[in-house]
Amino acid sequence: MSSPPIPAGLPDTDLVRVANRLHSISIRLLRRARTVDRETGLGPERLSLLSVLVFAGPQTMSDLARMEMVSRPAITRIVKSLEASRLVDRETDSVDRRRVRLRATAEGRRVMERGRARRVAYIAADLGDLSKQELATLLGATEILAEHEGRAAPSRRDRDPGEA
Amino acid sequence: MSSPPIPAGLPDTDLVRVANRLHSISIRLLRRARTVDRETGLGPERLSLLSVLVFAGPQTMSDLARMEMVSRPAITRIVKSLEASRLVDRETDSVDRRRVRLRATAEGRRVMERGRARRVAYIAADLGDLSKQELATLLGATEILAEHEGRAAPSRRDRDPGEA
DNA sequence: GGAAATTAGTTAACATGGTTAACTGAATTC
DNA sequence: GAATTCAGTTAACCATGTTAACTAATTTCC
Repeated sequence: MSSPPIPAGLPDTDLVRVANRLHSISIRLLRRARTVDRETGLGPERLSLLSVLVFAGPQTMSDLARMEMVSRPAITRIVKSLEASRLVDRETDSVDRRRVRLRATAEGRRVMERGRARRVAYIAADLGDLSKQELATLLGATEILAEHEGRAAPSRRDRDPGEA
Repeated sequence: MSSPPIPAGLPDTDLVRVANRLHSISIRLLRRARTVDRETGLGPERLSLLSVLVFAGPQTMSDLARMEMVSRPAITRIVKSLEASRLVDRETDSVDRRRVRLRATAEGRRVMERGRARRVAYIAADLGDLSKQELATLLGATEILAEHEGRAAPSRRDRDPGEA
């Protein structure tokens, strides 16, 4: 009842109902969770790029551009600022010296993981009043979704940054 | 298994596990769903503001600033551009003439709802290969979450834009 | 009743992140 | 080995965010 109606033009099936609710729930969940990101001192773009490097491992500039769905010049700039903060470092590929490999530094990993911990703690606190049974249902559901991510859309696999 | 590990420092309870998975799932879900927004011709900030006006009804500039968690000058500008596109219109409050009441126009509502329909259809397609039983579990879980949104954090109620 | 303070919104000046186009240097093609 | 392709950067520009200073309307309060 707290979710918006099924959009006009879509059939009122269980599948669409689930999609509609997941969409709405995700938006609100993240909107709230984001509020604790301030403490990282980083801004969404840098945090996102840092997450990619932590979760998906070292990447080239072009890789990052694809994963973040922005242009390469945009990546150049954001990487530059993360390097200045010593959260990311670069290493030129020894084989193809055009390529640059970016990695999260230990400090970068720490900043990112702390930020993620804050978010997850925030969400957990928010869900703290759910009953044991409701929680069990959610555990099963998130298991299904996480598993679905893993197997779904293999064409997406190679470019999906993980989470970021 | 497809979700990142529980962040360091948090207990490995069902509650935290659910929070962790929901976080990760939401990020990836929206990241993908967002790709179809291009067709609205609008950009995330305008779309978000339009959503607020559609879901939460007419609002003042200051309301919008709070809901969108940006400054009032930022709202001034974005509203200006939505007005130029005839997706939003304003009406000065007859009682307090400092106040401006913004509303989505019929066209604004249409643009927003079409965009939302595209997103939900995209997500539904993505979940299309789930079994009947998995879907039933998800239906229950999203019911719980949607219901939880409705009752949770009453202190948040007055400023929560709905979804946006 | 009117001066002072508060409130809503706008304007201005600036920072940051996005874009495309043009460039540099390295690798590949032929 | 000249021409092409490819990875990344630089430059010029646009959109969106910020804070500070302003205008105008309302409220406070003596």
